Amino acid sequence: MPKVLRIAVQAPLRSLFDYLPPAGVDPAALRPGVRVQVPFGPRRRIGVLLEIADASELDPARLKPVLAVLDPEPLLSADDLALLAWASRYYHYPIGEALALAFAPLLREGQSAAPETVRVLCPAGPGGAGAEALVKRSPRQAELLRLLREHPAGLPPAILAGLDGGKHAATALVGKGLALWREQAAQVAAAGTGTVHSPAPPLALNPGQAAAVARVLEALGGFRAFLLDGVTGSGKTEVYLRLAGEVLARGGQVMVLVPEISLTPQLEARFRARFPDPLAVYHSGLAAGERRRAWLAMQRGEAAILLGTRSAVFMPMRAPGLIVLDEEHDASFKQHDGFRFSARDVAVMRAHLLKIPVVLGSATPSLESLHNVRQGRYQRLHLPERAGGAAPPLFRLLDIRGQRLVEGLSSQLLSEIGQTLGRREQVLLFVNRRGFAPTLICHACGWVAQCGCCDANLVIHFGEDRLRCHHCGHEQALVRACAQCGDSELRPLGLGTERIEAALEERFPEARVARIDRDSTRRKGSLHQLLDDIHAGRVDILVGTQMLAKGHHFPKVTLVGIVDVDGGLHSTDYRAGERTAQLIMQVAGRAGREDRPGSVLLQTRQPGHPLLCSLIREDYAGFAEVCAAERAAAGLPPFGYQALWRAESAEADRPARFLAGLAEFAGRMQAPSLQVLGPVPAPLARRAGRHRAQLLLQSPRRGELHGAVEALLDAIPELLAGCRVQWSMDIDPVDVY
DNA sequence: AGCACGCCGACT
DNA sequence: GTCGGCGTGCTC
Repeated sequence: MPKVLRIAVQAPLRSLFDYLPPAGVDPAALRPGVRVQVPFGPRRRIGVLLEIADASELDPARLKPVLAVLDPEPLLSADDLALLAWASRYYHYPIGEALALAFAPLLREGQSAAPETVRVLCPAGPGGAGAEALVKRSPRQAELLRLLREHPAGLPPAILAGLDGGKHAATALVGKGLALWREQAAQVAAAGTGTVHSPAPPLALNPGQAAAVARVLEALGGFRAFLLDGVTGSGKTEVYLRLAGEVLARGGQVMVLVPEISLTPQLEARFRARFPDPLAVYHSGLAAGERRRAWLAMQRGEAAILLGTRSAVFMPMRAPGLIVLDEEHDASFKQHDGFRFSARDVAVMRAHLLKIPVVLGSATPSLESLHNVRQGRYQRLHLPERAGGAAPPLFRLLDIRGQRLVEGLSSQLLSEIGQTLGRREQVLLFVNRRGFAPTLICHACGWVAQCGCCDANLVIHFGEDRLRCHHCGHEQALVRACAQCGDSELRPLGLGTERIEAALEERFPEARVARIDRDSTRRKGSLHQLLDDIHAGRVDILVGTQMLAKGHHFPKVTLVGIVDVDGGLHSTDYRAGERTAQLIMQVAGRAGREDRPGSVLLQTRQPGHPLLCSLIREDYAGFAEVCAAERAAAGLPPFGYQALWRAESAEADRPARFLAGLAEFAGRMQAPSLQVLGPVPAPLARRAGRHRAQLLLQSPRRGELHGAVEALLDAIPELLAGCRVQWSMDIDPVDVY
């Protein structure tokens, strides 16, 4: 009976494809998880073998044989495949594509996973005086021969290349039979040096840290999810390090995930300083070869520690022992195109399948994770104190209603800035918008400079004398006259980092102001330079966007000013409040380290806003409670589940028409709990010349929601007829744009 | 997603 | 007369 290979082909198709085994290959010897190359229509594709079946539902004549089996052994284990199958089902994303994304790019394209080999030069033939005689007249060959005797296992090419005329001498020695070339497997874990001469000693733990470590250690060897909830500076990293040390000592591998590439170097330095074990770093900023090396090092168990961003959550591990995911509230853990998975949720599911603990850390936990704690699914580990005994920052609201503002800054804020500068301490001002001003308006007629291909205003970038669209990349020279009436009195409207920077330079001419946003740090190394200046005290005032909020510590900052909190509280996005609160706490955490207490001033026109008040008076936990109550009342996540359909097209009415068809279909379904909201235009209804709309499905019952999504996906081919749009479906969306 | 096939306008 | 526009359908 001929066997049939069921293969997940790298294509956006939801089913598996049946193939015959390649000629001369015994299907019984094949294991699920190996990569194969298959004929696919007119092309060849890479796929992954998932099942070996006795028969196909298709006409056997239609089955083609697999062209090649690429791996002698599967690169993905049964656990890895189970995780990807789950993710593919949960996010309703084609299994072949999901699997492809689990591989390092080169492996995804079919490159061999065999260890790289290097050619080493080994000693051979007669030793002693006979050999000496043969090289008597060549000092370079004699020198190389001496070196070879010191390295009987072989000279690696690096040493050979460092030798003057090494290549020639080597060839000569081989010719004389005194040496020979040998192919040797290269150490894959080149990313890990594996040498720490004097490991940094563990820091002393405060009682909270000690308790957290103890609780997780008790759970090693089984599944358990923890929420490590501790304010900035409370020493979460030390907890991760202690746990990692324990897992490594037991021969396990540790996966540590962070939301952004820029956060990897600091963490890498701390892990390397503490542990001699080989460490692999994996994120999309690495070269293809480096990613392949890190991936294989982890897969083979040659690396013990993995440090990566969300794309690393699927990496295979030989001996998984612990998963840590830092800054779990961060929206960057959600992939926002293609395979829209949440690395946080996948990490928890992975730990569950692998029966290991997972630790989610944050100073400002997401409402989802707090909800999971309340439901008993996660165990909360609280770190109440700042390590080193630093005092928490003091929050104050500045009521700016009716006040005269100078470029958005109140006199009270300006006076506190002055006092702080007088004490030779640093000030940090947070403005969540780059550029000079978000709008250029004509004073005579009200015309506003707009992007030609987006429903958005052009942002003024005075420094570079340009107008830019922050949505599509369009830019043009700054105009001098109104395009509508020709008047030359054009005025900036609103605030950006550039404008605040200029205002401060004018008001405090002695102070050195540094602006930190995507524009000022575009050049490689410029962020590093700016941070150096700040730490060395060559900067008095820091003005910046959320770039300032993540990962960096500014011990000399004692005053933090948040120029405009109102904007963040009044968005159409129901998550805006949560995000703003997290941002405020993250920015606040930059102030007042060690001996100097910090204060945080928030300018607002709504000093009575309930979310703001709860945040200031009761801290983040109090805020989260108020916010959760609002969500519960509205059935919003985490109290309800959502799937967001997006559609876009160059033609204005197509997206809404397509989504209306979906909505109608959804309305006819037997799903009483399902709410169908929309279609509505996207918040940015036109972007880069494309019209966009969205449809939200919501239900308090996850099962019912997913059933509806599945049925809709099946109906898509009919609904799409004559209505060409580009669409995507997002399970558990975090951004609605 | 690609890539084929297939049926209607402006060009050497 | 063709080159090519993108609408539609398929990939084991």
